[in-house]
Amino acid sequence: MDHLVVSQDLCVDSTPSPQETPLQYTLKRTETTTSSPTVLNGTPLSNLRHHYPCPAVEHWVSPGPNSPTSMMPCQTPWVMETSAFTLASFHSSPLSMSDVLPRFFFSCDSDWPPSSMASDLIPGQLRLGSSRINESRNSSEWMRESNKNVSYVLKPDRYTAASEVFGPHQRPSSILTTTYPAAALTPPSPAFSVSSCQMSSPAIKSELDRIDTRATSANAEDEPNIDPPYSTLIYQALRDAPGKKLSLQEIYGWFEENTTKGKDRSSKGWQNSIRHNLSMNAGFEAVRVEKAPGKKALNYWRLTDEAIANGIQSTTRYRKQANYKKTVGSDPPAPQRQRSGAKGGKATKITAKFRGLMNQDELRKERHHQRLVSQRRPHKTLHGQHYPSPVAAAVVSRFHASGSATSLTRPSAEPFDLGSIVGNTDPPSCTAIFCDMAGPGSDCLAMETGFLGWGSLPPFSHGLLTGADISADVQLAV
DNA sequence: CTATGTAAACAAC
DNA sequence: GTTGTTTACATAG
Repeated sequence: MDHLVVSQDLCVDSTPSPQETPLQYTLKRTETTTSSPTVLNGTPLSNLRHHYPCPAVEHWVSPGPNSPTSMMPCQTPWVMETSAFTLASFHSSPLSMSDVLPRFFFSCDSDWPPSSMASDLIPGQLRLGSSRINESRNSSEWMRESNKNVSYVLKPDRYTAASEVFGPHQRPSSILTTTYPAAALTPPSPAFSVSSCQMSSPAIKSELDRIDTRATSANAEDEPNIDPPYSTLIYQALRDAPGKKLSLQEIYGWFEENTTKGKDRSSKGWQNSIRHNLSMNAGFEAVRVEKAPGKKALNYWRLTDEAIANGIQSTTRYRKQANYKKTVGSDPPAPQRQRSGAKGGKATKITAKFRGLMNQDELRKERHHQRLVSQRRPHKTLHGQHYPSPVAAAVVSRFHASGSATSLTRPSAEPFDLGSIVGNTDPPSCTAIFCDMAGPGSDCLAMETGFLGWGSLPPFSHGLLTGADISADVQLAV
């Protein structure tokens, strides 16, 4: 089984306590896919109840702390429920949520909770819902639940490995950049911490209030310019697109419909920016779909496997680096366009510098000189290889390795090493509901309790269960 | 310094 | 005119 489809529920329920300690927690996970009875470390899961620190949770993770591939395989259906466990007083205890709760990591939801959040307890209910792909257009949402004193629904988007987390109108400015504290790299601990959870309760409240306000009331009319970055928006558009691919025009359309940028009819600058981001961000790749002979080929844009697995990275990360995009093959137009871009860039500079100071002849001469210079530069793109023929769809973005004919065989190491390309040396600390799909009976959902390091990760396409695949609702009720 | 947005040149289509 | 690529520059934090 390559794909884990589960309908599951993971939650930590709180039960008001009459005593000083107001909160009790129940860790409960249910899974309803069909399978044979499951035994976890000799314990029938269907009957599992335990106290926190909950050994069962710990057993979910790999016995060896360094490899998700050795995650405890488990099958379904099963229900796992902790008995209530109690925290010290919310008001008096220095304990934070990260001190007392099991630690859940969600692949690709790596910035949840946002790094700016601290982990103090908050009264009420905090629910984390890992949104299903396509579930909603705006799948990153903080929502205050009604009828509860303080309650929030957190529906983090799954599209970030680094810093770009929030969908349109929901990205709080204070959590634009994610940092990954060293603590998140520590071995399994009983800490809940979605590792970067660092917001004190007042901070949580105010932040959530703020986000909540934005999430619910923000629109193009009253809150302009709150869109996430282009790269994030494009990511979201592609991710949510049927077939996971869109033509440029369709991307434009998506922006017009879903972003404030796209609602600016007076300028085409945003379209330029979209094209710029598509070209410059290694998370996007163009796929040429050949039509009938003589008919114009259609180009689509899609997410790379890495982007699907890890989320989109900053476009900036790529564009200042040589070889930020690589490919083993390319359709003919690309090299010329690369050169033209280079020329354009140079010409842009010159034009800007001398605009008004140079006549057209001089400008032409200067551009010619720059053209020669740029053409003397060795091309970084590999052109020697080409796709097997016939190719119905090929990646035409010069920097990308895969087309439909090759995407399944893209080597993980080369030529597309996203980590090295983007300098992603600070992996997301919130990892992972890992799934070991390596063998029979391995329909496993494992709760990781610590970041294991990229080096230990199996190839994403094989062993890392992405947020989309997980398709899970994870609820944390505190 | 980094991230982001934008303008622009340019060639191919 | 559109698309894709590239460079450059401005701005915010």
